[in-house]
Amino acid sequence: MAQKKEYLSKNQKIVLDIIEKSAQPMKAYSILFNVQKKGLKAPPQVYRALDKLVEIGKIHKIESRNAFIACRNSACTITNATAFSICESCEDVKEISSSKLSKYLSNFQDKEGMKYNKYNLEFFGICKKCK
Amino acid sequence: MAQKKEYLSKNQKIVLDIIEKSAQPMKAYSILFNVQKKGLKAPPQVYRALDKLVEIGKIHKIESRNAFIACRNSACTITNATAFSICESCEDVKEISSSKLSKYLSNFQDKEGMKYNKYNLEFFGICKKCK
DNA sequence: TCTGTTATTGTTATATTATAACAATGTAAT
DNA sequence: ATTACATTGTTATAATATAACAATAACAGA
Ligand SMILES: [Zn+2]
Ligand SMILES: [Zn+2]
Ligand SMILES: [Zn+2]
Ligand SMILES: [Zn+2]
Repeated sequence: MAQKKEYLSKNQKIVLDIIEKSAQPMKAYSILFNVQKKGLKAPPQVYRALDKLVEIGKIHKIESRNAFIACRNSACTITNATAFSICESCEDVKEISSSKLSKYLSNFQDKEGMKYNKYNLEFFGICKKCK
Repeated sequence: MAQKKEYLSKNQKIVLDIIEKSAQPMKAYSILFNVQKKGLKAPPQVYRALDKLVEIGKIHKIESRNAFIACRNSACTITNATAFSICESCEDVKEISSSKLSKYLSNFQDKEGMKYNKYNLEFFGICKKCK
């Protein structure tokens, strides 16, 4: 099983730190604005950190929102099986950790019997607060 | 059940036509380049058509690729339950139409019992050709 | 320690994707 | 003809992401 990297570089720590402090997904340029006081001045510094953090599964990209959220799913050791619930009203995003769901999707075969080593699922609805 | 719109505007037809002729997802600016001979000269003309075509379910956006593909799934009457298989080697994309899968996901409830009216699922792997 | 190798960083510029804003025209019901 | 609404054309700009290259740091083996 792939492990999450223990030691992060300076910039990776800075970027991860700000994402972990946010309850909600953060956009790259919002992250950039927030880390400028820490010395990260240009987009590539942020995007490189983001790329690495996604790669090692510390954060995930919410593709439909072009935003990044910290992984808080202990069962999600690497970024190959992700599922999220997204409120279309308040944009609240939560990572879904359902072993039933992940088993179902990891074992899914298409008509030609092809299996997949990776998936990303985004559910949309209206959350309790917004109802 | 929501119906697919029958009559499209001129620009919507032009954009849909080029997407339907492509076996693969097309990017917005590639579409723009291809429809310039038809008189669509600026991004908003393409993006407006794309927005409408997505809304009525004639095409879908592949979020992880920022690209658009024609819907060829007759069971997919509207853009609220989509699943795709994506080859990470050749970027081949196919819409998955599995009633089992769509039933499973449409009925999925999270830990708080919340159900969702919409989902988008992207599977990644290596297709037969690329193996 | 020295040295080669790789990861990381800093920096500038640019590419790619998408929308705002507003005037003009077309379409269809009353 | 008048109204309402959708669509179009157009210019400019916002938002997201990467290329390219020089400099520095981290680290393992000789
Ligand atoms: Zn996770
Ligand atoms: Zn909400
Ligand atoms: Zn479809
Ligand atoms: Zn392939």
